[in-house]
Formats: sequence, C-alpha cells, structure tokens
Amino acid sequence: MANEPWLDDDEQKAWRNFLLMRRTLETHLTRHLQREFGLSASDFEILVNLSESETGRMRAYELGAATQWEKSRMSHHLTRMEKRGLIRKEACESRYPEIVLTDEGLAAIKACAPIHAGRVRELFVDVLGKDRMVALGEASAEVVDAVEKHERTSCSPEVRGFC
Amino acid sequence: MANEPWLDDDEQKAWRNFLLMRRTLETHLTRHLQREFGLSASDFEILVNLSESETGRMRAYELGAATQWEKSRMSHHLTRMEKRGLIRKEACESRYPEIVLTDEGLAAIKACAPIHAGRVRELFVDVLGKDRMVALGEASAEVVDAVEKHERTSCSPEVRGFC
DNA sequence: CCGATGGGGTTGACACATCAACCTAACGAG
DNA sequence: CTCGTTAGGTTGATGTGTCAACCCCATCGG
Repeated sequence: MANEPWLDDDEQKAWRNFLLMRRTLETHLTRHLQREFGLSASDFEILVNLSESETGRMRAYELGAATQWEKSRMSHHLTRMEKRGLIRKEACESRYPEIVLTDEGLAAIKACAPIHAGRVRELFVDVLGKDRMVALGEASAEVVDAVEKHERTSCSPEVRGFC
Repeated sequence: MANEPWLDDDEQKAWRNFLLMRRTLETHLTRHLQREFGLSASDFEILVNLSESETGRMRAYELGAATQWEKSRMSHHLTRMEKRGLIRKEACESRYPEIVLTDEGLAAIKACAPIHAGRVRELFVDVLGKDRMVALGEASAEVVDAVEKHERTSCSPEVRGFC
C-alpha cells in the first residue's frame, strides 16, 4: 500500500535483523530468568548493581544513574521489590533512604547470575567471536554518543508538544 | 559484594555497551514517535506491516507471524488500536476477521515513517557505515539462529515451571 | 528573613505485556 | 458419528513503564 522505500534494501535488512535479534535474545533471556528464578529483567538489573557495590547499599539516584531509568520507574520498581523481600529501604542520617540488598536478594542474584552469564556467553559472546564482539561494543558506544549528541542539539531544553 | 567475574572484562564491556546502545536508541526513537505522532512502537510495528501488504488487510495471525508477538498481546493491542481508529476489524467469509488499515492509520504511518526512517539512518546507518552495518546484520542473523536452536534443544516441548 | 529554584523522591492514572484460562470451529482417528 | 485435539482468537488478572503532578527540603539572591 505505502510503497516508498523508506530505507534502502541493505539498510532495511540490517536494521530489521538487528531489531529481531535484540528482541529474540532479550525475550529468551528474560523468559528464562522469570521462569527459573522468578526475576524480571528489571529485578535483575537492580540486583546486579547492588551486588556489585562494595556494601550492597546505594541511594536510589545512584541506581538511577547506573541504570538510566526514570526516577518514577525506579521508585515504583523499588517498592515492588521491597514487597517481595529482595531489597529494603533503610533510613539513614542523610535525608534519603538507602536501598539495601537483603539476604534473599543476594541469594537470588548469586543463584541466577552465573546461569544467565552462561547464556549470554553461549548466545552472544561465542556466536560473535572475540573480534566481532569487541567491534560491536565499540560501534555501540558510537551509536550511544550519536544519540546523546542528537538529544542535546535537536531537542535541548524542555520540549513538549513536538520537537 | 558478589565478586565473581561472571563475564570477563571484554565480554562485560561489549555486552553492556550493547545493552546500553539498544536501550538508548530505542528509547530515543519511541519517545519521538510518541511525542510527535502519538504512536507507540507497537502501533508503529503493526502499521508498518499492514501498510506493506498489498491490500492493507491481514489476518491477526499473519501479523503475529510477522511481528513474533504472542497472540494475546496482539489481540489486546488490536482492540486498543481499533478504539483509536487506526485499524478496523472486518468480518469476512472465512471465520476470522480481517484487520484493515483505516484511512487514519494509513495517514499516520505515511506521516511518521519517513521521519522515523531518517532518524534510523542518522543514528544507526550513518554511524556504523555500510560495512559495519552489513556485518551487524549478518551477525544478528547468526545470534537469532543460535537462540532458536537453543530453544528447540534445551527446552523443547511444553516447559513450565523450569526448564 | 523571604521567596524562587531545583534536586531527590513519591504517587496516581493510564498504556502496555504476559500468563493462564477459556471459547469455538475444524480436524482426524476410532 | 463422536470424541479428543488443535489452531485462531478473546478475556481478565497482574506486573511493569511512562507521564504529569506533587511533596519536601536545601540553597541562594535579594
């Protein structure tokens, strides 16, 4: 019906393969995480960040910086995770609560992380091989830079309505 | 706290760059689509598929095959899109309704697709350059194959509970 | 001292995705 | 014919993400 070639054939093909790949891969990984360990991808991301910190405790905004989530998403998700016993919000001297990893949360991440990492190695690292993997990492960084530059220039301040 | 190196440094770096890239890129693209045209990424995907068909009408399961969505997601989303006038479900001789692109839906996709494609070109195609883009497309296909093979072997039939 | 500003965080409403359960018609084997 | 099975589709409950509005306190210019 709409027969304009919005991208040319090579571009189409690469772009759509990329989209399909990331969806296939992420669907696969998160489904396993969910079924085997009852953790969503979001849960996993928070637990990874907390478990990699020295003390297992971080402020919400640190987690926000690490994950790039919006603060409201963070707030919602942390309250859900607290309800499930994976983390705890703990008051401390500085006005804002600290997010601390509970024993249960630590056990969960320790149980699932090696298995998850194994899948990433099998389906991503090993399939690409070292060279292509490194190249993809660098290319990814360039794309991120381009997006960030584009965001700063084309829609710098408060853009509402359209850009 | 948890100090096992689940992936080695190079692997970590490449994998996390990749995750960051795909999130940054997709967040950027979908946010613009939403703000400028009131379309979600899901809306866009359906509209693209319909508009690329000869007649602008497809069965739900064809859309499912094209998008890889679960059927319930498809059903929910199509009813929402119908409510907004982007598509219409039309009874036909074969037991199942056809999904048809409305004039409004066609206008929406024609308006936003070139702009969206321009952003993809600017932030993905041009940043990578032809060679790396083609290579990424091929690598993506390999990853998809690996995941599909893995799905067939390691959790073949109806796997519930765990795998 | 006061009011404006801004950062960190919460909340509510809504859009969306996923899962399980269900409905219906078309089969295919007995 | 009939009874299971399967494919296409719908539904409802629940978990999740996003937006806009708000709260609180710290800070800073006047």
